[in-house]
Amino acid sequence: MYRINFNEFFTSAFSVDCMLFGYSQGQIKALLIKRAMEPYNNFWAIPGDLVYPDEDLDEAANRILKDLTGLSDVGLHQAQSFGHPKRHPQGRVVTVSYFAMVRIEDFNAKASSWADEISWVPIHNIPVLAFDHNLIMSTTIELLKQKLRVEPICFDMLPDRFTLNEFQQLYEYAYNQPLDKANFRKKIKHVPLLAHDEKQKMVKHRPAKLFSFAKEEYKTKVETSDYQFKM
Amino acid sequence: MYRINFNEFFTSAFSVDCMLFGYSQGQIKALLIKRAMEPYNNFWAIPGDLVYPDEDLDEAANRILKDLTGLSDVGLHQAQSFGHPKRHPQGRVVTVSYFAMVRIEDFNAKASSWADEISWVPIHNIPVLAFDHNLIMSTTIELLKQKLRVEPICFDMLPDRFTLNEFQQLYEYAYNQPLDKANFRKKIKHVPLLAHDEKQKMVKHRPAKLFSFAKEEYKTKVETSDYQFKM
DNA sequence: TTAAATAATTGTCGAAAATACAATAATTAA
DNA sequence: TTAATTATTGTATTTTCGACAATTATTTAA
Repeated sequence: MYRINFNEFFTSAFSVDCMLFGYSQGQIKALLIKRAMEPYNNFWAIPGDLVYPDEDLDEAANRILKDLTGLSDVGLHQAQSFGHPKRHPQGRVVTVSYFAMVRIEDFNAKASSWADEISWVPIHNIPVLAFDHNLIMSTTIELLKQKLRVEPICFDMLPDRFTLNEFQQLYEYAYNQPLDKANFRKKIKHVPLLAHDEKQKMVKHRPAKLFSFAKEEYKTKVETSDYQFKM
Repeated sequence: MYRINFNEFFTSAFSVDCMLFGYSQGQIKALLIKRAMEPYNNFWAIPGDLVYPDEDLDEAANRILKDLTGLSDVGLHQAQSFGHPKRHPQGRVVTVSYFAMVRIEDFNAKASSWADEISWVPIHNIPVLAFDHNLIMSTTIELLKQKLRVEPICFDMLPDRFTLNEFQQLYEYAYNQPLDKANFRKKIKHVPLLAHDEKQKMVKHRPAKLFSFAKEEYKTKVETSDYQFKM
């Protein structure tokens, strides 16, 4: 390999697209930005940026996330790479897509340097996007759904303290089908949750108990037994 | 985004690493090549090549596969991308790893233009490799194992006609644990297999029936019912 | 204060799947 | 013909899944 003049290959750039998913009002949503420059001016798009010459991919994804939301220490997952030669009108740009889960209520995304506008859009209602971002988005959403089945990433979207109904409704939205309440509770019997004394407030019916995910307990459980998260 | 001088970013190259997995003598094996040039001369490595300027990633992976094995129309799966700035000593090269399953007996890999030597190595005994190929390999093997659980890709490694024991032993090797013969057969009751009249020959014991995977039947089953392959 | 309404929570039962283990049948080699 | 080996089938027990019913706790409106 590398039989041909080496230098003619070093003419490409790569970018990282960083999808954020959150959960509010019973819907899983993705963060979109409205582009404020050409190409695709005024189109909705996935936040992303070129990777610096001496930057690792994960590093770039974290930088973009930090710039956009102020958050660091968020679990980033690499999804897929897209490299159609004509996908970017200004040159050869291969993009690597990442995604992360955040609590929508917990932060204000800074649109400033990125776009005029940002918006949380339900993943079942994604509009037409810039570049090949619809392909990237739909591919990544499928991956997200798959990971929701086998990894406890839903808790990164749910509020720190949540009701079992909120937990259930998240999966109902993801799978796009109603689930039986009683059976759902049986299914999650093995998921390490911490029950709080605290209850829902300001609701006009019997308030539900609040739970949070016992992350440490989960880790040791995975390591010591052959438990596997499964929904 | 793209706030900085656009052109200084177009100084990178892309490569595609193409892992081949096969199954023989009760072991899942990966194809390695022995490099015949610097850097990492004489190291074992994953077959790969730079991506041409006007080539899509999938296209490049298919080209490499064809060059190396003569095979086309093989199901290629994108695994992950690796982009540490120093991973390649001769410049910034981001690599996208792919993998595919083949029947080891069915072809002779052409080492000629690629390397002095090629070798099928059991995935549980991978030696020290060139570049960051050990990282790529182990990451991809994990992904392979996961996909074996939920997609019928094992049949791309098994011979066209196989015994149920061969089928079972593949999973025993992948999961690294023995499985109960009777229970295994119950578990695969729903996998669409075609039973042949033909039997094993040249064995010094009762010959086993031969089966093959009913691909078309599988497809319609997935489309029409909510069946999911699961091991 | 009380009843109606709403939602949380728990329980039951049969069907299906997973697990452990045993028994039987077919074939080869000596 | 028999011992050895392996394929194949069966049984019984436990665990999980799915549909549905019953009960309990709390709020709001009368």
